[in-house]
Amino acid sequence: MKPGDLTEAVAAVLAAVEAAEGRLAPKKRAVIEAALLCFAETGYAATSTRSIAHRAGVAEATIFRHFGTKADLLLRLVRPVAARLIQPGLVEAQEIFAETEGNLEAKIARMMTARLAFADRYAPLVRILLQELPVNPELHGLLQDSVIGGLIRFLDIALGEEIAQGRLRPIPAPRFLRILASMLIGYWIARSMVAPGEWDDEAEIALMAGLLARGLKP
Amino acid sequence: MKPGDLTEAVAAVLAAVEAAEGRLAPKKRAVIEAALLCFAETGYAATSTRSIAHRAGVAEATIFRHFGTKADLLLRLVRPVAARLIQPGLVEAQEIFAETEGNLEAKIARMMTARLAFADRYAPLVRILLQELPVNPELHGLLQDSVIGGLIRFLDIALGEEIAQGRLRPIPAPRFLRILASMLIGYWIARSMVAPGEWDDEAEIALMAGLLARGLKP
DNA sequence: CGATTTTGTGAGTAAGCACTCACTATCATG
DNA sequence: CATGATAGTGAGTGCTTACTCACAAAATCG
Repeated sequence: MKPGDLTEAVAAVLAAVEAAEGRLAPKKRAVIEAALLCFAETGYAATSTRSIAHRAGVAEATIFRHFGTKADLLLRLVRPVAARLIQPGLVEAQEIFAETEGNLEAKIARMMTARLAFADRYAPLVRILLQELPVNPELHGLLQDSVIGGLIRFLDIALGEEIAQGRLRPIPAPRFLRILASMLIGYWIARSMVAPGEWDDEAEIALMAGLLARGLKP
Repeated sequence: MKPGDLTEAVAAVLAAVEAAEGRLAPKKRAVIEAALLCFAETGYAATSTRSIAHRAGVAEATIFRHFGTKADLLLRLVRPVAARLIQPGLVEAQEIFAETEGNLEAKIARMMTARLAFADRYAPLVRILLQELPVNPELHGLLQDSVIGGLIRFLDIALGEEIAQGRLRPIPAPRFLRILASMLIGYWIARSMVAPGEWDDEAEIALMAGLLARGLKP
């Protein structure tokens, strides 16, 4: 799924919020949906509650009835998604990494493919995170705790095995993760924000995974 | 120079704007300085003209006397810097690449070192660009024209030579640039925004340059 | 069914926003 | 020194902002 088809992303975010907050009143659902898209398109600070209300077909007061403040609205979108979507998504990536037969390059490539599909599926949310992270320290901590920590713990073990078997030169997991993530996010931004068009995901991933695997051979 | 010491960055931006606009009235200088820092810290949309005026020790009307609108203020900060700083900086990087003796890895490493020092020197501006690029299409075009175009033209030639001499597998310049830039920007963000602290630039650059060079051997 | 809670809103409100304008002070220059 | 241009501002302007509140409709439930 390429970004542009947003219905699945919206549905998934709604499900995540519903799991955190209980059954959602209909207008509350509409607000979540509208806010997600507005924030992704315009950025948090430049989005007015009025425009969210208008897009949701709802009175402005309804937003504040359900979410209290605009800042809370953002957090209550992002937090459940981090907990319900990103973390299990990472577990899935870990399983792929552990189960894939073959060399390190194939493992990395499959992991990247899964992560890229994930970013496409939740494109509006990824966009919001990319935009708000530099100015919103609260999101900082959220990601650090729920995502990076667990991923590094897993990578520590997985990479340790590869190193022990002489297939990988010694490299700390955070460094490995940073470089992999940088390349992947850089590719995602190029493909879906800077120059949308025809991209050959398979070839690009093969290149990046090959770089990592061959470049890190002992 | 690590980010945090901003005096040089401010001075360089002032010089660039002065070159574009002629001698700057004292309060105009103060506005540029304050706006640069405010935008970098809080983001463009979340920064009020009032807060800029306050920080500059200037009446709010002075901002509009000199810059007309808030959007113009941003552009007239960024544009001259792109023209006067980034482009010559790239020429410098190209010279380093062309002149460095030794293998491809050493060339890439020296180029990366220069670009990293550059990003540190103009940290507030880099921060503004990173924050505003996703929501400001005008900056998009600015960067595309003044930076990426020229750099790709140069890389096309430089990489072509390496490929012809059998030191590099065939790779299109945009793809090479994207991967190099992703890793470098990712490192810069990690080091100066996510987890400031002790980082060994030399070792990190050696790792990234080594990855690229070894991973792209024929 | 009656009581209570939940959901939703129109009509505010005070503060903040980008921006204007009439006016003064400063300046270079003929 | 007179003159026109430039630099600077206090006091607004109308509009938008996030947010409140009294009140009504609907759903929930003993």
